[in-house]
Amino acid sequence: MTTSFEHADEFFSFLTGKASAALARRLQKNLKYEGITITSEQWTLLYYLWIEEGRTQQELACLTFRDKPSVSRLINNLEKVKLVMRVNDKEDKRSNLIFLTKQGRQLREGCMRQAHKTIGEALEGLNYEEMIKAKNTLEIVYTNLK
Amino acid sequence: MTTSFEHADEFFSFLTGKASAALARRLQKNLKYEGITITSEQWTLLYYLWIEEGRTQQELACLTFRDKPSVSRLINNLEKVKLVMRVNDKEDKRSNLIFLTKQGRQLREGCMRQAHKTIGEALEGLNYEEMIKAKNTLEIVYTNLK
DNA sequence: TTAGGTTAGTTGTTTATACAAACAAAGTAA
DNA sequence: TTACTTTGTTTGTATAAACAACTAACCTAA
Repeated sequence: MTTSFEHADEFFSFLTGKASAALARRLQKNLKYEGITITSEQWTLLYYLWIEEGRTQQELACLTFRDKPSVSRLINNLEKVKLVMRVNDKEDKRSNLIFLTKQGRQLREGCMRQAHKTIGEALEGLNYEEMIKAKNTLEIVYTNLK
Repeated sequence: MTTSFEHADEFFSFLTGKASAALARRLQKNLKYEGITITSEQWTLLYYLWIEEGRTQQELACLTFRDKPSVSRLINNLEKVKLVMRVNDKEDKRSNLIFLTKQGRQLREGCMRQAHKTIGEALEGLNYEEMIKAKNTLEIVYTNLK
């Protein structure tokens, strides 16, 4: 179903993305407080590398829901500040495998601490059930649209 | 409370903002389908002008949760394509009052139609109660962080 | 093996964003 | 009136985004 429904107007606030803009800004501010000067976009990419290194740019593009040029340039900037490095794949010379540098790995702990803090600030006053429901709803929205 | 809580990791997906990125991208695509070539950011600003014209840039910055330079440049681009115009306030010469042009007003109907459609696509498979709960949760997040 | 199509990544261009610093107009207090 | 502060907007600079067009490497089928 791609037709409009009756009460859509009530949900226009979804289209403004203010909550997620506020989250990104707060995350960046909290990271800065920790002395970490990366952008929230860089955090998102690093997050997946902290889970597993050696991913291709293509994979990172899928995971972060960005297009390939965006990921390419994010990695340019992350290489510039020596947090990641491209390693050309021996198996498939078209691919770059992205690895964290030592500094990139060391950043993890502080970043995670501030990510926790940011989520805590964002979800204050909500109970666990409400948070889970919101998370599930957003996952459905993402699945519907991706 | 600004300390981290136990299960924060589960909610890191909030920090990636993928749902709202998907919403913005889909909105822009749907607008293009209608023959309207504005960005989703421009839509957000126009939305508040369709509700009421003659707002200051400052007001628009608050409403859209952007900083003042961002709004200034968004309006530059909207002026360039003749959808809005700045009118210097006679009462307070520091302020610009932002008005829609005739073309800007005419765009409303098609934009609203596609906004409805986008919300419908995003919320497919959800019942009304779930949508309302998600909306309320996001409003709380925004209030917590803004 | 070679032509045609696919996949991974980069480059060009335009728009949008934040932060900092500037500027001008208002408001305020001596 | 003059100085100081506040408010509304713009400019400078850097990062990020999407889309389109490009290269290079790989794959496949004749």
